[in-house]
Amino acid sequence: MLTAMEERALHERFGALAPLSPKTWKAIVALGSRESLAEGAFFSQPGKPATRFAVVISGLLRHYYLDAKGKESVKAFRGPMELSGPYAEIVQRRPSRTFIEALTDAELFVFEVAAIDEAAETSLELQRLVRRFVEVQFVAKEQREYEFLLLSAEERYRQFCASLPELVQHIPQHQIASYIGITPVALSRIRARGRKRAEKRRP
Amino acid sequence: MLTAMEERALHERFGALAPLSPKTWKAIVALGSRESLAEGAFFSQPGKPATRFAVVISGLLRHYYLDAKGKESVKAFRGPMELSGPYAEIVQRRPSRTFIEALTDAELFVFEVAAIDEAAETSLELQRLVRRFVEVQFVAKEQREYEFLLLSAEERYRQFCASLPELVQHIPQHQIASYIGITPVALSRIRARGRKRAEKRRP
DNA sequence: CCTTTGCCTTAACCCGGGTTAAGAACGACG
DNA sequence: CGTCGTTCTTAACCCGGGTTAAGGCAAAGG
Repeated sequence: MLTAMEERALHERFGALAPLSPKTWKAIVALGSRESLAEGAFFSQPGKPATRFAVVISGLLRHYYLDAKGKESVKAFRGPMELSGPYAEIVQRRPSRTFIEALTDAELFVFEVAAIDEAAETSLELQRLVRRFVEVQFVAKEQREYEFLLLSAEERYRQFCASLPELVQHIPQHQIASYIGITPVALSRIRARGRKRAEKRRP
Repeated sequence: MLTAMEERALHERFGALAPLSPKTWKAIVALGSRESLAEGAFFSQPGKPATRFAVVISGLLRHYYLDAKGKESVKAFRGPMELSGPYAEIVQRRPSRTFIEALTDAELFVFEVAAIDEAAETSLELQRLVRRFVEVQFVAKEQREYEFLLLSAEERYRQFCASLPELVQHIPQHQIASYIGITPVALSRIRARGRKRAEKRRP
């Protein structure tokens, strides 16, 4: 199912998180399945059971909430070799409350949580790998907490541009605004301020 | 070192997260050490190596950042049977960037990360337990992200009161304000609004 | 006892971001 | 080609929260 190149890329990614014997790696490959997701399609939707997660092989995904008034709030963008899935809900064994949408056509390597958990009951290496994945997620969320607590909207925008420079051009601004917790109008103003300052320095 | 009662309480807490054989439990008890922290003392300080975490046996801790202008930003309050420590920095193998301060005299059960990691290399049960702890941390941070993205300051305050009703009375309000990402003045106004509304309903 | 210190509140003023609305630029599609 | 969505921008107005400052209150310490 996976091309040799894809398998190599995944192996490198997983191996960077935790040492993996060839045997464990084979087991992981056997547990996952490659799936395509067309642009605009959903990997997770609120109300549906949260039983699967995936590693992105290619493409770009967006995680977001949708509140009662119809406002979208973007939790994350996930690109190649990153983990995607309603992980908090999986852990809590609750239905998903988040949309995960493909912003571009995407290829995923999908795992059933139940299968991974079962295999991890007898594989310390796998258990450790999952732990590392969760740690990576945790660090990302704590960084986000840091930004909400300490930075202004403008600083959060700069941080975003600095941390995902390739993506900034391709993601619609209202989604970036939502990610940093402001409205599209406010982001437009922030960008205008930035442009004004730039041309002041070099008129 | 631990009283029988403390050990039972810890055992119950750990066992609720993941099944633990008596052998694993003995190993865990042997790895940790009970430490007292006087009110106002620190379990973690920025710049110091992040090599230890702890389970709170009794007392109340506060995790916070301190920025260049001297502003404190509270990340978390942690009470009995909760995990404390600069976990993001531990995972990243970086020096701590967070203060962890005892708000009351506290008893901790402290672990050296290196010792836990080493033991977890040969214990699937321990590896799994650590994973569960990280998952709990992750879910908490994601909940916090949800609140920053979707709720107003007033709603965050209500949520805080609802989720930690016993603590609200005992924690200084400027620390609560910092936790929900506003100033003490703003929190005072929010509380005043609440009082006004309450006496309108029953004058 | 009085002073100090920390905590909370109130008020006045300011500013960043929310809201609403209108328009420009662009691509998709009939 | 025109029309319709979508995205982005700009402007006007409003409001929540930031800032600063002053005062009240209670506990701590001389």
